[in-house]
Amino acid sequence: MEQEETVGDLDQSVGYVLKQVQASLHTAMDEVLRPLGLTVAQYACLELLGRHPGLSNSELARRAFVTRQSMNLVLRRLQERGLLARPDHAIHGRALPTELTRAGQSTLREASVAVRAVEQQLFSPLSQAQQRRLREDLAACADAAIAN
Amino acid sequence: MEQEETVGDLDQSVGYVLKQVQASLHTAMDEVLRPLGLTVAQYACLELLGRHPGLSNSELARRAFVTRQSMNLVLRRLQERGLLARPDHAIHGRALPTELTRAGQSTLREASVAVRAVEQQLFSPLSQAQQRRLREDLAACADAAIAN
DNA sequence: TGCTCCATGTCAATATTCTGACATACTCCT
DNA sequence: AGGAGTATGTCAGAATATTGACATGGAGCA
Repeated sequence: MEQEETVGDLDQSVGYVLKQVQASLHTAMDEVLRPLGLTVAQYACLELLGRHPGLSNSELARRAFVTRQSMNLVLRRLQERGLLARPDHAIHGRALPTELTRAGQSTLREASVAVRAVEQQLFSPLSQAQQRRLREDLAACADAAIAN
Repeated sequence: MEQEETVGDLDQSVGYVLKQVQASLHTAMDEVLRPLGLTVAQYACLELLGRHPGLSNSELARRAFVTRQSMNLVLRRLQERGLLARPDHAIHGRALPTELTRAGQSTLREASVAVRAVEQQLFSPLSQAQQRRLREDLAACADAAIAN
């Protein structure tokens, strides 16, 4: 339809390529999570809780890169489905530490396997060493951005 | 608040770090684009049109990683603001080739400078060679994902 | 103690995006 | 010529996320 530009293309921009890969990952994750009845956001929440039991809503939101309000909805729906549990009132401050139920842990295990396969597939063009280097380079940028 | 885990952390996942950097980039872009009255999606649209004049709505949507319907709204608002122009009826098929107006080109130039600076800042922890390598590695994954 | 400042959870309203659907226009193939 | 298949633009509804706001609980400090 359009002639392929050889120069001045957006592929020259690291940001654009980054977005491209991230979009591919999101789509692929959505496809494998849908059969499990999970959205990507819900999976992210479960995965975070699996690795860091007791995280509060706000903390989950930060680590999943959404607002507190969005994460709040995610938590409610997961709680309705019995995948996680929250205390009725806070012990210390206002934070309500959340934990996975047995059902939640089970669902997470399934989802985690599927997502890991998707990720492995997406980054398969790179060798293990290259993947590690990629992860470290990205982590360096992320750390610097936080410090900013 | 929580003790820092040394192992089994999500930072071991390339996908998570990828999302982290992408979120940082999106936030930073939003901050510099807001004073110009642009959203990230609107900027992406302008940038694409600047590099590929005459792209259709559907084509823009694909390259910006959103649906046709979402891009349609973006185009309308930008057209209302006089930043771009679309023919009233299609010449060939149904596709309406879009082009930037003078005002659109001007706005794009401002935005482009700002975004370029943001990107440069974000990836500053990496050397030029490392940035090029990062871009190539990501591009390899993206190409493989498309071929899928 | 009293005051300020900050973090958290949550409500309401708005904005954005996606899903599903439909008509139109072209291409390809028979 | 005609029919299947595909791509595009667009409408309507639902799902999702965000912004703005408020009350509560705790930490830090004079």
